[in-house]
Amino acid sequence: MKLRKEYTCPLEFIHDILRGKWKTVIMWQIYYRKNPSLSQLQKDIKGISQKILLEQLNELLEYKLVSKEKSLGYPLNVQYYITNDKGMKVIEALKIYQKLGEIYLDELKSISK
Amino acid sequence: MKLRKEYTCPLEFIHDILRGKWKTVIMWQIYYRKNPSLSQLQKDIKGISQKILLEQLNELLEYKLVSKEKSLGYPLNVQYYITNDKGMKVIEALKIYQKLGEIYLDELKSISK
DNA sequence: CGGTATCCTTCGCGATACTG
DNA sequence: CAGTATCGCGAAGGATACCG
Repeated sequence: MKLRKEYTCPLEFIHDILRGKWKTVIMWQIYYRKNPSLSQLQKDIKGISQKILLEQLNELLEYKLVSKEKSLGYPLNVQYYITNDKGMKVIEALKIYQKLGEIYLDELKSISK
Repeated sequence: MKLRKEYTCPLEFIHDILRGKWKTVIMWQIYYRKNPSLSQLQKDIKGISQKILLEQLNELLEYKLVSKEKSLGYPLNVQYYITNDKGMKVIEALKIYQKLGEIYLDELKSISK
């Protein structure tokens, strides 16, 4: 995700990091599933390819919103974590989005009845 | 912004609405500036064109995150508002983003020293 | 299982000009 | 000042194949 030269406010910076189609869901699933592996994440997130998943995870690692740990030996295993400081701040915001999303979906249901 | 067929979680729905490059800043500025006019918004948001601004505003109106009021007569004047229920929920989330953004920018400053 | 490389497509966004 | 119409580009993201 490209960053720009001029920002109207600091919020814009965070938004540019998280704007992508998948980053918020990825973080949400890491949080919700409690430190899943790569393959676990791919199973949980509908429609994402492994390439894109890794690409997005690496960007999240860059910005220290997510961290990972490899266990030694075979079979290979990796766990992804939400970072306590920055990552969890994002999760707090996503909790609000989640609740709001439920409201929208409830409305859609009662309309289609 | 295109919505998808399958959602992993309700949060994904909200994210898809707000994903665009400008929607979050637009909402932030409406909130911060307290019900600005179209031209006011365009002045405040760096780099946005009027066409894009209107396009994004109309989508926000669709989802009832923002509302507007026209005053009668000339000169034409319109005021944009954040809706109390849904819109303000988003603002709560953006406040968290804003704070987090400040942290990142502070870090950048102290690195460049 | 975790990760990388290549190629291709799409649609979000920008530039620009015009109307009431 | 508020709002609409047209056209084109580029980067985000998808499909697929391959490696340790």
